[in-house]
Amino acid sequence: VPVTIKDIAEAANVSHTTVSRALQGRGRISATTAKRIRQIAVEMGYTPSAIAQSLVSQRTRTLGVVVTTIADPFVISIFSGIEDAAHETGYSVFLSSSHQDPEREMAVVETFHQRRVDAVIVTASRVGSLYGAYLDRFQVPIVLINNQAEGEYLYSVASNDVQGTQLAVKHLLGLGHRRIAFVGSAERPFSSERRRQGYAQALHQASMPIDEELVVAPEAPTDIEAGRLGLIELIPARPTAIVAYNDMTAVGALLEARRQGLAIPDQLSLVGFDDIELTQYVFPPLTSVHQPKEAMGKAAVGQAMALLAGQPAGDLLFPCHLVVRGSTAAPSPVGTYDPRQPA
Amino acid sequence: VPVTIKDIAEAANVSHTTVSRALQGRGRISATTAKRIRQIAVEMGYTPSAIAQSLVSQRTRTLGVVVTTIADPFVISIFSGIEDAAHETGYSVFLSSSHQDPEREMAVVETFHQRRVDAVIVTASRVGSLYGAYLDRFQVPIVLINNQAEGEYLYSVASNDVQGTQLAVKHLLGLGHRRIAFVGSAERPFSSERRRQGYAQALHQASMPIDEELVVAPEAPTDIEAGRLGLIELIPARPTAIVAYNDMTAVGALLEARRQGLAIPDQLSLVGFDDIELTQYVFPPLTSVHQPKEAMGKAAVGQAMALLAGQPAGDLLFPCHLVVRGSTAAPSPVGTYDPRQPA
DNA sequence: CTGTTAGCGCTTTCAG
DNA sequence: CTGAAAGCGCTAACAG
Repeated sequence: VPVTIKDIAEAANVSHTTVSRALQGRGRISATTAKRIRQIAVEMGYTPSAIAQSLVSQRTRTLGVVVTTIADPFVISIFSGIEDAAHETGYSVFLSSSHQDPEREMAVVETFHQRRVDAVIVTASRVGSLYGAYLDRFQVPIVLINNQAEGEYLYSVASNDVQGTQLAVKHLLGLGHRRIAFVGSAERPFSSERRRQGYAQALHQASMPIDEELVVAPEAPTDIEAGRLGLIELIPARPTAIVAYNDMTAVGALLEARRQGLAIPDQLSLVGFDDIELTQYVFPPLTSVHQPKEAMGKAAVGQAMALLAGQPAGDLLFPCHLVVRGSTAAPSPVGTYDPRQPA
Repeated sequence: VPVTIKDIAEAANVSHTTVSRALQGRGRISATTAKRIRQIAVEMGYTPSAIAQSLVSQRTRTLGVVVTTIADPFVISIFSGIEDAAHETGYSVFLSSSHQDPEREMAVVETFHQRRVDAVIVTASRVGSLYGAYLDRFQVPIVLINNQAEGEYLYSVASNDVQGTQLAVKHLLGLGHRRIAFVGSAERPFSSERRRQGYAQALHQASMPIDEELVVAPEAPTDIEAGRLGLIELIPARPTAIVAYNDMTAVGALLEARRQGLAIPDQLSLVGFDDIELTQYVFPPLTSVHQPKEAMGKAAVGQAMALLAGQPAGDLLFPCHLVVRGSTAAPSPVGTYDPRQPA
């Protein structure tokens, strides 16, 4: 049973109010007794109860973070930024995964509500608008990362998918590629669509037609698998380069390419998205569109704090930049290349 | 401002006590009024305050998890197991990283104490025994993962480092290797030492001498870097195989080997530890000692729950098994191999 | 400068 | 079966 301010009060022969004041350092109190009380508190091994404090202050200094799955490296970096920023502000953070299950996602948010978190941060939600109905009751700021939605309490932090993908495509065009494919994500229709748009716009700006055969978005349980399937599906269309929804998808394509005896980047260039650590460990290292993940996590906390302080907070959009590694190169000379008959 | 049971009481023309009873479903109360009250509660959008409940029940149904860094894939899997198990039990979990900083680790534990978490789970702590002094005040079960320490409130869940490393060494011996090296971790002296022991014992059982030149534990900021340095340091001793502290270390060695033009597994076999997902994405895929990470996370929660229920909980040790992939093979014929002069 | 009183939202005796 | 009262640990008026 932990020591309470009452225990201290008794030991110090004062009222528990005085103890409270001494411990907070605020309020009129003589420096001497304050010091004496603090001394006693330490001796007795007192640790204040955040629970009790929360009950009166009506704030828990607590954040709830919902992610689809913590196994996603992108999500980890985001969370890392969130946790750091939260720690600096004296906040603690609950982490729960929804496992792609909208029901569980709502359940998690409900739990957070019960625990009276001061704000909720959601990454890669698939429900988005579902929150709407919820918010009338749960009047707490919710900031969405890389996922937009409408709502009074909804704010977002995102990276510029369109611009990022344009970077990737322009890089490939610059290398001389003309048959550039896009592998999207069926699991994340919104961001996938934005990235597809970036892809389309970059081609358009280069006055290149869009070959629908070169655009796929396979259904698959994992991104790796989606990448594998994507590559297989694309082979008949003979792309010389692939822009993948994200790095894991690109790695899936990479693994499948190896299986098929397709050399990367000699016969096929590959660009990922996110710039996760893994890009440096695969072979060849993966060219990727960098998102400032930690910064986005921090920004999400910043948004939340601003809102809690009554300040307005708009939607934040972070620019991406390209990191060129070994998976992209000029296409092999015209006529030489046929993925179905690797050199 | 959220709805309280008082609000409901008023709306239902009963006392707040009755509302409480109706909502809990326990205690003598007429089925009709109970139903009526629950109805009203839903209409009013009531969500119980876990804060208030905790204050009276003296339990928060909350777990605190401390990790060194969330960027470690091993840690992620552990946490994943923890979160799943916690969710099933109706617990929420705080996650904080210590960033290898003992002071911050203590600060985090202190925060958890303030928040009155019911139990704490720590992975990869470097301080361990430091907790001792703390526990007199913070009388809450602490379960350590892969890290042992003494103490009344301390329990542990671990995988069998010794047995796991033996598996790795025996595999290599079976392939015909005679010069097997070990790259430990300077950052985690305890588990590193246990794995070194497994290495030594396996060699001993095969009546092989231990060449101290083949045992290193480089100081490095990251495991990847440690792996790189380890390989460099080992080259003069001409190992034909390396057992690495963990998978990231093995990948570091793999990358450095590639830089040096050393073919894996032809000129050098490599075994990792942990069996993280990444092992499947590098080339060649990494042979690794598998730890049941999710299960260990779940077990840690199980330990905590048992303790909270007043049941005794011992220390748990999980066996490992070997997963053979492409990074291990028979050594090249005697005399042919010289890492300094790659073929 | 310090103590008394009240109350945060909820559960739990104890009467009625 | 229901209500009144007390209290979980703490803070915040408001008096003294």
